[in-house]
Amino acid sequence: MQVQKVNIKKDIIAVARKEFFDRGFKDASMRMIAKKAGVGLSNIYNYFRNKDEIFLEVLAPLMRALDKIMIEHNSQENLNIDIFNSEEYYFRHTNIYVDLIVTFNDELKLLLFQSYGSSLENFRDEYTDRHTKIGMEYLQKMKEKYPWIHVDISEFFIHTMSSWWISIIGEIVSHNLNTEEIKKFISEYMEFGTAGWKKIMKA
Amino acid sequence: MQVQKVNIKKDIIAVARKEFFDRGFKDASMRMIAKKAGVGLSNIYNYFRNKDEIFLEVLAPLMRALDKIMIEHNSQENLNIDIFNSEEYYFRHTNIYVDLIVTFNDELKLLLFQSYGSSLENFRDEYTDRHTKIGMEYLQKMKEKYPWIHVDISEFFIHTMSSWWISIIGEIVSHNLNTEEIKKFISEYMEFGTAGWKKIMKA
Amino acid sequence: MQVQKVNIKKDIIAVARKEFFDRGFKDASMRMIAKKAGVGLSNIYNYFRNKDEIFLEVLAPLMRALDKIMIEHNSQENLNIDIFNSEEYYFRHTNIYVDLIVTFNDELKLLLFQSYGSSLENFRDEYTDRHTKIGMEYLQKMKEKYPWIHVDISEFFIHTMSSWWISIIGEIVSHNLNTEEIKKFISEYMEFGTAGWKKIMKA
Amino acid sequence: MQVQKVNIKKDIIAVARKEFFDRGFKDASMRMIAKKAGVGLSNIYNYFRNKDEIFLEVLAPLMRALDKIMIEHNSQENLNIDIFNSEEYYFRHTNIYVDLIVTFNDELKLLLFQSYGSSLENFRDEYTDRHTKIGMEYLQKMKEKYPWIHVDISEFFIHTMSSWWISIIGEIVSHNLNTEEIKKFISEYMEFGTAGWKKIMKA
DNA sequence: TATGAATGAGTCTTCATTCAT
DNA sequence: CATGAATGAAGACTCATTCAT
Repeated sequence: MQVQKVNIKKDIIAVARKEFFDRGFKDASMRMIAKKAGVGLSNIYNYFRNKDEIFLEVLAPLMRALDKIMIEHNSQENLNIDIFNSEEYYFRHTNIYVDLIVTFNDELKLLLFQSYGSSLENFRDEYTDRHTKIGMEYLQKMKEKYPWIHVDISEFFIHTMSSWWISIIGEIVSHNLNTEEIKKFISEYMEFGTAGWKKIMKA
Repeated sequence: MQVQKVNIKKDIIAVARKEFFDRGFKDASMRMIAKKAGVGLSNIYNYFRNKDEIFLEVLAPLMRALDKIMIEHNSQENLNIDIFNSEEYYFRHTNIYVDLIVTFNDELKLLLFQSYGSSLENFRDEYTDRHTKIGMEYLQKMKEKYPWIHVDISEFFIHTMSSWWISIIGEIVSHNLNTEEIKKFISEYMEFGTAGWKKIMKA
Repeated sequence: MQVQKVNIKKDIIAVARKEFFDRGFKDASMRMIAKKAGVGLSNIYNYFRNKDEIFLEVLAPLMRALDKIMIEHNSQENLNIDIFNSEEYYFRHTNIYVDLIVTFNDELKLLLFQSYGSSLENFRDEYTDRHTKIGMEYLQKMKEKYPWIHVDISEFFIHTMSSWWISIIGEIVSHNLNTEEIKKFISEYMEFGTAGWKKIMKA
Repeated sequence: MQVQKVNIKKDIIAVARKEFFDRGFKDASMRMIAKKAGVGLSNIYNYFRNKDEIFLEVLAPLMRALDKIMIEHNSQENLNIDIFNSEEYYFRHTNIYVDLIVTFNDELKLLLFQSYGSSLENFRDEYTDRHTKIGMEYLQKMKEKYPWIHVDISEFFIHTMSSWWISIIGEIVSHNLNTEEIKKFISEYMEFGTAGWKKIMKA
């Protein structure tokens, strides 16, 4: 039995990530990836079905993390009116993303700014849509629990807020903020955002 | 009797805009533009140096409008403390963009979502940077005039706000809101944003 | 205005025909066609959308001729009982094909034996099916006119006869018979076939 | 406990047959065969020299059967004048093929329609040639025994008849006729063919 | 016997741009 | 001003086969 040549697959992924990051999905070429990975071009296809599959594999951990966040969003513990009066909700909600950003800084850049041409090129939209849907459900559930709050907010507004989030994440990763800076920014954002929501929900 | 081709250049631009809009800068092909414009492919190069120049020309009116807005941003009439207490500032500021959006809906979509591969592919960033700079200058000037206000806000926060603006514009144009819907959204946004700024500037 | 470089398109088609004929559709390569036609590879795509289109163009005259024959098959003058008793029907019918074969010897070889991989790779089947359908209609119409003839022949038998035709054509072209030899063969075939049909139709 | 791979070679052949049958020789890929056979790609080359050898092995039983038929064709018992007056000759002759078809339906399809790219891609021609030669010898021997019969038939006509046979076999297998349908078709064919031969041989 | 890894030549096709007339 | 022709590099991907272990 042959000794596995260390970790060619990981080598390829590593090189590919760098290439994708430097030139974007479309402009990164299989030829280049092969050359830089010290691998025959066709040999790559023993490890991946196509270019897109490499891209997906590079971003797989991030995608899993994002799914996890989405699923936990409307959990019971978040369906609490105190959330609106304290800054805790935003803070907790935000911290989840802070962790995400610190862990996946590069991958987020890749996903948000360099995915053109891949099967994830519309991720921004799709994620915003999913996020909006969940946001709307959240408001519904809150209204059921606390009928007096004001939730007559246009879906588009929610959509914009979701989009804002993505933009903010994009901003953070594209400026390579360190954790401290992120925290500082978040506190500013909290002040701003909490005030806004309080006003608009009359909560 | 041959019909005189009065305005080939305009024809090309018209076709190019549609192609750029439908397929994005990179995936729009010169061949297609030539064919649809009823023009010889190489003839295009008598009117434009290259593909990018066509793109720039398509977006020129929009770019001029954006520059104009930028220049007027820090004019004397905007340097007034009343602005923070009323919603007027935001409203006026916003209306400028509403006009812009209504006028340049298609061009904005093109610029914000379909410019990959062109010399404007980083417009979002560049615009945000410029906008941030101007925003910072604005705060400085206000501080000089009204020393008691709180302007110790991180540049990054301003940057994020600028980015938010762009995102919002992107959201609006990509959802084809009509003027009425835009107005409705703006009023929601106003409530939210004004409250936020008031809080953060302690004004 | 530029002088048309003689007839590049025709050059390409000529070379392509030879290549297709020598190696078959699939194994003929665009590179080779380009090289032998003294044309830049990519330049071919200024004349043809793809490899298949060249193939189709090579075979276009043949295809038109085949369609014509098919359409004329069930014309009024052929719906006559005398046809079964004389050898004339077969003869006339056959002569049409003789002309076809003499004119399109090479193209027929190409179509019948070398089209694998092209959009015409199933031509044999498709043609046989069409021919069978028309043959069945022919029998129906004859039965209406001459109710006493025996037309209770299985569709499959007709199908086989159609297929036979194609095979015979294939045989002829792949053996490069000259017109004289074709005629001789046809007379043998006539004797054989007429006797067969007479018997089976009890006409 | 590991299951012993008893008959890898047979497994490979079984999978290969299916792949060849589904996609044809050329479009069946070694990769796929290996994967579906649960065998390492390169391991196949321990059992077969190359792709073509697998193909040959898949078709070996059929090829042996075909050879057997060919050899028996001109045996003494077939060299009998009664054969022309009865339908028995054709019937017997045909039944041999009926058995062949029923037994090797799939293999025949493969050989006749899917062998492009293999060393058997010209089987149709080669078989027809061999068959023609034997047919000619048969006529010679008959003429020696029964000098009065008419055997001045062009080789090409015999060739065509041989080709017809192959076509008919092709038709039958490609329409998946069951035994009953084959029999029915044969009786139609018998009527047709016997009449034809009678006429042409003046027997 | 078995296999993961590698090879290298090959496939068609696309593109913006330039050249010669 | 106009255009048909041409270019050359680049794109992703496939394949049967062989190598080293």
